[in-house]
Amino acid sequence: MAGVRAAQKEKTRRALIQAAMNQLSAEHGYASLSLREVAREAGIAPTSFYRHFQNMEELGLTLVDEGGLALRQLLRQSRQQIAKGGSIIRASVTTFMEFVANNTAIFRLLLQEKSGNSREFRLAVQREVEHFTAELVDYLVDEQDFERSLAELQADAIVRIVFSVGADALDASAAERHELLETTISQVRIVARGAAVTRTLAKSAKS
Amino acid sequence: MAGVRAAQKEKTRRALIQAAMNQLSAEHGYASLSLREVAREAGIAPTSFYRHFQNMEELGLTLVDEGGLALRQLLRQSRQQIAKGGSIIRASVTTFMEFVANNTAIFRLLLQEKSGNSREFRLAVQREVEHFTAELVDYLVDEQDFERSLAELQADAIVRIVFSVGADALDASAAERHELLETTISQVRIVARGAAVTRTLAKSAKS
DNA sequence: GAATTGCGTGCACAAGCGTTCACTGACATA
DNA sequence: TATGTCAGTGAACGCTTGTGCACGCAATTC
Repeated sequence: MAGVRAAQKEKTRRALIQAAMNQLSAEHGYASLSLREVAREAGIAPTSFYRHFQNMEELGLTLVDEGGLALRQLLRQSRQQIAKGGSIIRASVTTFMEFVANNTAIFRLLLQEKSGNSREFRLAVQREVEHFTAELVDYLVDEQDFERSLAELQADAIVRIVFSVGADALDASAAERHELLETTISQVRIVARGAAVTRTLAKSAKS
Repeated sequence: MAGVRAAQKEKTRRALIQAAMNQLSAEHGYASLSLREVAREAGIAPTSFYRHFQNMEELGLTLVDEGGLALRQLLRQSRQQIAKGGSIIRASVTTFMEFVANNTAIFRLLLQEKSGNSREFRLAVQREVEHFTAELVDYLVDEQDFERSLAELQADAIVRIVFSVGADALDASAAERHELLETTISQVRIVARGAAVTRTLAKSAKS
């Protein structure tokens, strides 16, 4: 039966992905990542790299996909926990900040490639952020009865703020991160209040 | 008298800076900028580079400084528009978007190095953004009578949103940019409304 | 007019890069 | 058991990179 071979290949593939992750840091970004170094860290010959990815770009896009997926799963999870009561805003922002703290390398990659030099990368990251926003829009429409257009404005603003804070959190100490967290929660609440007011304004204009 | 020699040196220095700017584009960022290519574009031998900068990093920091200068010019310009009346929000956001459209290379550099791989670069950009926020805080305190703490929350949120939109505007067509502009104005108004509500909430809690 | 300074140069080097190629040998298939 | 597939290999290629060095030559200083 097939299996031993395929399993080994997958294992090497994971090793490459992991090696790339390890080499990403605050000082050493994806742009300055070399095929040879990644292969060396993964414990294979440089030429073997091509058995798994056509390019470094293909590896990079895989990293972006996996990062986005992990982030979304985490937030969905945290929103489910919230179903049983508590502040959705606090829970979501907290979860997000924890993700940033625990997955620094991935988040930094997403952030850098968001305004990076490969159009394909930029689009990939943008897609992840849009997924992210879309889930928040759905929540606002379904659970809070917002009009879709206003929900989109609100969600987009919130996501922009939160991602921007995430960027600052990368360089921050634990204490600073906690302060950022509280600040951000207040800011998201301001946006939520603003949207609520805007809704009542729109309603009274209609009648 | 001295002068001819120094003038020539300054001219070459400008040529290097300009060459570096020219090489910055959507596809080719600072990280993948090579000393030899910059020297080639500036029309000098690679080794002559060292007569002007010790490193590529030193050149890069010079670029960031110049970018920050341009950004501050934007601020001044924006303040002038406000002085002659009209919607402060619309005027500010419009001015910002125009800056992004007209200084693409510089804004992209600031954006990339904001979450880039050199700590020194990151701090330099962060300083520029903080200038930007501080101006807005002062406006909110002086002209709109906000408490300083609430003004800071509000200004920080607005700047985060606007910079994030600026990033998206880099890739956008003129039509898309216009749509982004209107969206952003709505979002900033939502934040402003939210802050206003928050202020009255705080006041009623006091009494 | 002679001496000094310093920008720009051409050559050279070692190191690193991505990628090609023909290959080996363990696993899969029939 | 014979045959085919394919992940991994090591040598070799043509490049580009940053940087050291000694030098020329024009502007400056004395």
